[in-house]
Amino acid sequence: MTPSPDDHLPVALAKRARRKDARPGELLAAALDLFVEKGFAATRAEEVARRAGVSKGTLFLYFSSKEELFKAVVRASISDRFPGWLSEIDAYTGTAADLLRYSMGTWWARYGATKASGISKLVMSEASNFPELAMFYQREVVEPGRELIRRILQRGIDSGEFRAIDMNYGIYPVLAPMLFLVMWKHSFGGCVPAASQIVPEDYIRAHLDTVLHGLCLPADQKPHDTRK
Amino acid sequence: MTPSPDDHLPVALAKRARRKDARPGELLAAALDLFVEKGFAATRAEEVARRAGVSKGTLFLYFSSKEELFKAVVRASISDRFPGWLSEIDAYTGTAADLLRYSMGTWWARYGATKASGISKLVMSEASNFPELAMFYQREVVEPGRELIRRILQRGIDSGEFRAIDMNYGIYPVLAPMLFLVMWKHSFGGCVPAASQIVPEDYIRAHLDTVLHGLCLPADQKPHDTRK
DNA sequence: TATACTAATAACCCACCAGTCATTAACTCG
DNA sequence: CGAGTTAATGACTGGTGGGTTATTAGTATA
Repeated sequence: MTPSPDDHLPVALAKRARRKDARPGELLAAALDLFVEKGFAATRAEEVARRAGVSKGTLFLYFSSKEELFKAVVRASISDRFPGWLSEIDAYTGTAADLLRYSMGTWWARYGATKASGISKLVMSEASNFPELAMFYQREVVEPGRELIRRILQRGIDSGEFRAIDMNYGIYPVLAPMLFLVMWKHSFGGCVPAASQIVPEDYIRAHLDTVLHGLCLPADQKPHDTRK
Repeated sequence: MTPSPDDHLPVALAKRARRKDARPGELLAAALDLFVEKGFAATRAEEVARRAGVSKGTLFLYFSSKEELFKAVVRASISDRFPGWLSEIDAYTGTAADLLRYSMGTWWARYGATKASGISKLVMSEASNFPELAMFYQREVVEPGRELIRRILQRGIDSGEFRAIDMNYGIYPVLAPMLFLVMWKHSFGGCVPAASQIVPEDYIRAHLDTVLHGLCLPADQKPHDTRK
């Protein structure tokens, strides 16, 4: 038999080397890859270990269970990044509309387009089968995320740029299409006829355009009713 | 041991009764329940059979595999309903904005709020693990769905009510938040602090409001810049 | 009541997998 | 260099689940 096809791993390091410091990071990287690729339930602990160049036993030496491994991945690839985003928003000078455009654009570039966004998709996908993980994610990611959007909108309202929308539900028309884009990319994104592909930049442009200005023509530009 | 807790099944029919006509429908109903509740991969064929009051062997007598069973569920609970929706939209008389409001409202009431919407969530969740099912769903549901939204928007543009947005990407700001709501309901919906609960009616109201009118104040109502 | 047909069953096969543990061997330090 | 420490291993366990098949038993007909 030919050598198994998933042997092109980042290995070639001495077998059984003792590298206590490097293991956790390597395991987290491998786990992120595989969780994103196959989901939580469908990812095999053995496979994570192999991709990190260790045996399954070693994985459980560093993480007490698959769930703990997952939580560590979430912390490393999302939670830890919120403080930076928050201070960037607070430091921004410019109109709220521009801040919104800027935030959506960079959020996509730095998160949505990367592997890390697969975690968001995964959690929404499997939350109901793993309530514990769902609550963890809710606490660590969803709440901080909501707060981010709230700040942007509040700024626009305070400055008189935006209408005084309800803060509880006003965030969703902004947030939902971005998360939907992430879902799409990680679900149908791979296996869809070319005609149905979504180009993220075009999608985000249409999203921002609609959210900022709406579908309806401004009253003063509205032509007389031309329906037959 | 106490009788296993999932014994409260809709059974009590004679054992081994021969009911060739009734079986497929009962199996589909059981499968819909379980697929929605636990996802495709996590649903056990044996469990579907038991809930339908038959043995696993019988399930495979009527559906050649788990995937075929799933396709049949999709056809029965979604595909078959498009023609009705389409003709309802075409028959609607009124403004495009009203049609949009009406469509989103009834779509939620008749689909989003029902078990059937769990299928949409499930497919987005597991598409990447079952490419065959993803393509099937794309063909049977996604494309028809897009067409529905396109018609509504096109009507508004033709009547001069809506801005002449791009038909490829203009559908998403309308569609995405609705699908996101479905995803939410079936993922975090069950296990989330009360404070973060989403009330569908309020969510949809905010969505329609934003999509139709945008966040920005109309130019003529915009106050002078009041930022300090 | 006897015979033929087939719906329904349950035991079975085989492959898979999270997590454990006794064993091995790499490194350290005296 | 040799003994002690512990990082790393891989065989093992107990359990699961899709799909198959030989067998059982309803039903219809004459």
